[in-house]
Amino acid sequence: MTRIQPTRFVFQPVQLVRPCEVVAYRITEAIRAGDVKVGERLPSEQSLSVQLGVSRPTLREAVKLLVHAGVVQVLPGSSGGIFVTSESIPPELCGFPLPDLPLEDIDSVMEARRLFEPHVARLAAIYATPADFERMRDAVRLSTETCAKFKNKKISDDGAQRMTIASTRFNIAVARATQNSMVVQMMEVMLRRMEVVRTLAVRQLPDISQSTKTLSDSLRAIESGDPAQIDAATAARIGLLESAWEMAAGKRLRRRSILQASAVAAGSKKTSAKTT
Amino acid sequence: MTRIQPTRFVFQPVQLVRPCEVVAYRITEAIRAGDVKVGERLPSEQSLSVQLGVSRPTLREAVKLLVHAGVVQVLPGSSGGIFVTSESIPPELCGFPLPDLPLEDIDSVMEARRLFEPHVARLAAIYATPADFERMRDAVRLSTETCAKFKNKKISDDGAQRMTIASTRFNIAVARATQNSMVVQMMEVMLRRMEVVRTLAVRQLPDISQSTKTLSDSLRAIESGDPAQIDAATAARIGLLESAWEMAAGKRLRRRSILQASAVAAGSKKTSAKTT
DNA sequence: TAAAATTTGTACGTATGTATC
DNA sequence: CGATACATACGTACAAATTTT
Repeated sequence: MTRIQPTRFVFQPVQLVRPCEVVAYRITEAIRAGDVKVGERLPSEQSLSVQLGVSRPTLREAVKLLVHAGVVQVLPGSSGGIFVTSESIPPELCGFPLPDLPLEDIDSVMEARRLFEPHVARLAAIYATPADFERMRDAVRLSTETCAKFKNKKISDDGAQRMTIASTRFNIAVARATQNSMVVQMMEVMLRRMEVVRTLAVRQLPDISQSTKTLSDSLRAIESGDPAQIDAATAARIGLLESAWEMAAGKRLRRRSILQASAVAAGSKKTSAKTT
Repeated sequence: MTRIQPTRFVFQPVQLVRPCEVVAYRITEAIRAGDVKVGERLPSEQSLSVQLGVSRPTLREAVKLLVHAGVVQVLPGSSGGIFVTSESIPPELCGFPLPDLPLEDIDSVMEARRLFEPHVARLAAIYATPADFERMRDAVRLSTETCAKFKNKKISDDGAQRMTIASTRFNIAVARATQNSMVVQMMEVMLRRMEVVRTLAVRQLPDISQSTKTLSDSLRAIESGDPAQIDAATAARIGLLESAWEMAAGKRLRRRSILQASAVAAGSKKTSAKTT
């Protein structure tokens, strides 16, 4: 009898996550989304550990990670607690729940973004509540203010980070506006991967006010509810980051042109297909 | 001095995952995708533990989970090994890497699917390799054969499972055809959530051959490369599951009509917008 | 018939991290 | 906040089973 050959399939290594890392990640999610701002205080250790369903030592371990990353500060005493000191999250705290993807091919993330984000924005326009619009405006405001501060000066590290935060926060706000938890989860995964690109790319922009403009244009488009406007504004916003990334990386995104071309072709073909 | 109020934001409990659970999940992924078929043997424990980057005891723990779930069978000896015994994965093994989402609102998943899947299919049409098409054909074949077996009979439990497996496998094949790991990961998340719906819904179909037809139509559309055809076929495929689910659940999906209406409106507006 | 090779099965010591008090 | 107890995963080594040579 011939020996049954084992499968030629190869598995990718698993990435293990410790509870305290998951907890730290969850807290950074809230900070990234702008749910807690710089200077504000998080709930007490007691309260947090209950909310997150872990023991207090585990939560303390998580906080230690955040302190070490410079994201929060812990003060003792009766009016003390865990205070947010920075809204930019170091990449070390971003890589946990999404293994499997080689960091090199940022192409996949960019392409996926171009594929999904316009439709997320369209859906957001349908379901956004006043609170959602307020979050979006908040993000745009942050971007505008940061931009004004560096009007005629070179952008500083801190300024670049703020611009990144504003963009990320805007994206999260849009995703949440869909009122669809599945969509939010998927966008979260993509945004984490994009953050690194963002900080690297924003320094390459000849004029950071462009970034602010794409944000406010997107906001106006979503408020208008017109799909064509939304698509155009979203495409412009994505395109800006892509260009900046290409300059920073010194090479073109492999698939950028193909996807854009197909999108255009599909648009014109859609209406003419039946006539042939 | 007034006390700084802690944030009113509430955190969701974290869900801890053990390494053996992650490993078990990863193996089921390969089975679900059809990389290993029933009766075939997986690599040896030694090889698997190296590939997956875990110790052999941990891998054995994972295998134990799979054996208990009836997915694999372990035989000792020189020609022994880990053999696949079933291609339908119990839901217990499906829920690990995706916490946070209440199982009830299947609406979110369906809506997200309708939002993303057509564009994934379009991209697949651009990048699919012969191997990808072979995987798709494989899935269609399974569906066709199962369908033929229950030509004039009522569908059995086993038959319903096979139809589910075929649909899932087709979807994974399409996602992989995009050659975009980000897209694959996102689709994986969605498909896991959909599986439960699939098995429940497929029994409600008055004629299961409809399901097979939507698959082969989608395959033909992707082979043709015509975006309009792809959109139509994908919409039909999604629509069938949605209808079946509505019958099974006894209520309409909340947002189904809204999303479809907006998609149509956007399609017609897109081409006429610039002419005004 | 017997020995060799391959693969699963079992066990122990260590280290790390989490939970309880 | 600290200390102790417990659970879990790892690495290694060896034993048992079965087929091939």
